[in-house]
Amino acid sequence: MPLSRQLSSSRIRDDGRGIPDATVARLPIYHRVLRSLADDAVHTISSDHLAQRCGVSPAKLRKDLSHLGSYGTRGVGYEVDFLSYHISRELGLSQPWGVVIVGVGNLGHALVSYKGFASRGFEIVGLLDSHPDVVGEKVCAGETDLVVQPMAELEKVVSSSNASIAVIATPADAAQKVCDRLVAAGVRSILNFAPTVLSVPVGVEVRKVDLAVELQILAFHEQRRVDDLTPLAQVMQA
Amino acid sequence: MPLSRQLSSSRIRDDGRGIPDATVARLPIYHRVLRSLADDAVHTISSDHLAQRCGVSPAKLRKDLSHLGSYGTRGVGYEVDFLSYHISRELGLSQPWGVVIVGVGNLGHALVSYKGFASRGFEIVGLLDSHPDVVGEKVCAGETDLVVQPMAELEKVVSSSNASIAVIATPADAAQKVCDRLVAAGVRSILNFAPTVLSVPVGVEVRKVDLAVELQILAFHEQRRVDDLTPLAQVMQA
DNA sequence: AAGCATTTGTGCCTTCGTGCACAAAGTTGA
DNA sequence: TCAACTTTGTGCACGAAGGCACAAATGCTT
Ligand SMILES: NC(=O)c1ccc[n+]([C@@H]2O[C@H](COP(=O)([O-])OP(=O)(O)OC[C@H]3O[C@@H](n4cnc5c(N)ncnc54)[C@H](O)[C@@H]3O)[C@@H](O)[C@H]2O)c1
Ligand SMILES: NC(=O)c1ccc[n+]([C@@H]2O[C@H](COP(=O)([O-])OP(=O)(O)OC[C@H]3O[C@@H](n4cnc5c(N)ncnc54)[C@H](O)[C@@H]3O)[C@@H](O)[C@H]2O)c1
Repeated sequence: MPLSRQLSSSRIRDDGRGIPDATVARLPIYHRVLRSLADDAVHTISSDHLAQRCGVSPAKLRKDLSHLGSYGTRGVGYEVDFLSYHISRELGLSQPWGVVIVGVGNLGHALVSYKGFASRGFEIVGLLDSHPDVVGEKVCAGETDLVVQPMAELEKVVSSSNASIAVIATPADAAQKVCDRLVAAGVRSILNFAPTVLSVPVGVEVRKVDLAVELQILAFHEQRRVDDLTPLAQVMQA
Repeated sequence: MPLSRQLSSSRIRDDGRGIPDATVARLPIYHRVLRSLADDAVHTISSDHLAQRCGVSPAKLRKDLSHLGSYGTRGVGYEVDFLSYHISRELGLSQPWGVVIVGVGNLGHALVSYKGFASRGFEIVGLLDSHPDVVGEKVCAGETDLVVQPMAELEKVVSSSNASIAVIATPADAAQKVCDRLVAAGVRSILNFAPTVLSVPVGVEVRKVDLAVELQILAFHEQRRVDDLTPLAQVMQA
């Protein structure tokens, strides 16, 4: 039955696999809040309370968690450490991931000094830039210091550090070429800060962070608020 | 017929107002690509070509644009300047928006020096920080220089500059209090970089940018790729 | 002027995501 | 042991979003 193979496989596995994208995007939030609760010595929490701290509805939270398995106790709630462990396991945070940053300008420097990476299981293992002034600079990244490497070293850095995630923080016009070289070097996950649409072959995932886009979305709703009030004022004047 | 009221209302208004969130999130991309095309002296483009440059499907692009009105010409395509103007108008970019940044640390400095804000109709009109070493610092922001103000000046800066958008780039544990003060000062749109869930009253919109979350989503898919291969290797060994 | 080629705008269908409501399951207390 | 209470996990219904396919509309050529 080759047709049903994809759908059937193992039911236990299916539970773990078919996690909706919307749920995956929220799991890191749940994980962060749970870790924070554990620091405050909270051992157990109900879906209602956890949902409130995460800014989601209780029903959505429970449905999200149900995709991972039945890790709650009815009548009680969820054990913080237990649930936190299973989420981190599902997200792949039980092992540290190596990250390479290409483009160590204003934004790149901020990223390197960011402590939120290491605390969530990511380790910056390589810095690359093309500008002579930046290459060779020693940058403090968490515990160890890193030296910015020239672009010629890209393939070597990626393969020797076994990094599978790359961050692009170069100007927009350089991003596609950098992306191509990263993909050729074996990187399959890219976080792109340059305001450009990157084309990649299938099997490579690109996520983008575009601050200007975020502001423009805010501006849209801001203007809509203004427009909604304007007709009222016009009516009042008439 | 109270049931059909929501659906009917005014068709003309509905066209302008009921733009789906997913569409609004893509309009800035279309706008950026159109501006780039205009710079290259392209006057007309079809939905197929524009969609390819924007990384979306042609059907999605056409449906998105149809929410703004009928600005295309059948058999020809879209006039670049004309469409660009209508998108910028819909996004509220015809007028410049003032932006206040709270927290001028590593990330805050990078944001101030970012040229992508001014070029898209946003102007940084205020910088605020609580640390004595940072307050008073002169920072080069676009054309004009800005001086970092102490937190006591927050309300004054917001009201005098008439800023309606604020960016929070403080540590996580300070974000909620900063947020409360911004809202009290009249800010209704907030872009939050601190890894915390902010609670705001209704009518205030918060968008968050969490780099660690983005990396964790990438890590999830990365691990899923590894897990999908593992059973195969086990089968081959057996 | 008329037909051909091209491209838009949209109706329809499928898939995905969300919220409600409740039965099932477990705890607590008597 | 049993009943009352709490909370999870999920079935269902609804709305949002995406993709396909095609009729309508426009330009171009003859
Ligand atoms: N600074 C921000 O706050 C901010 C905000 C949003 C988006 N961005 C985007 O992030 C990117 C980086 O921003 P930034 O402010 O750090 O710019 P930047 O100019 O300060 O830094 C860019 C760095 O990339 C390097 N570089 C240039 N070409 C390269 C190449 N071909 N290969 C490798 N390295 C190269 C430069 O030497 C420089 O060090 C830009 O695309 C920008 O649009 C920045
Ligand atoms: N640096 C990054 O790349 C990065 C990435 C993702 C998220 N973040 C988040 O962005 C925020 C800022 O990051 P950063 O690297 O710039 O940190 P930072 O420590 O360099 O800067 C924080 C700034 O906020 C100021 N501040 C502290 N408390 C304040 C208060 N109560 N009111 C006003 N200002 C206050 C500090 O004086 C400092 O200047 C953090 O929440 C961080 O988690 C940063």
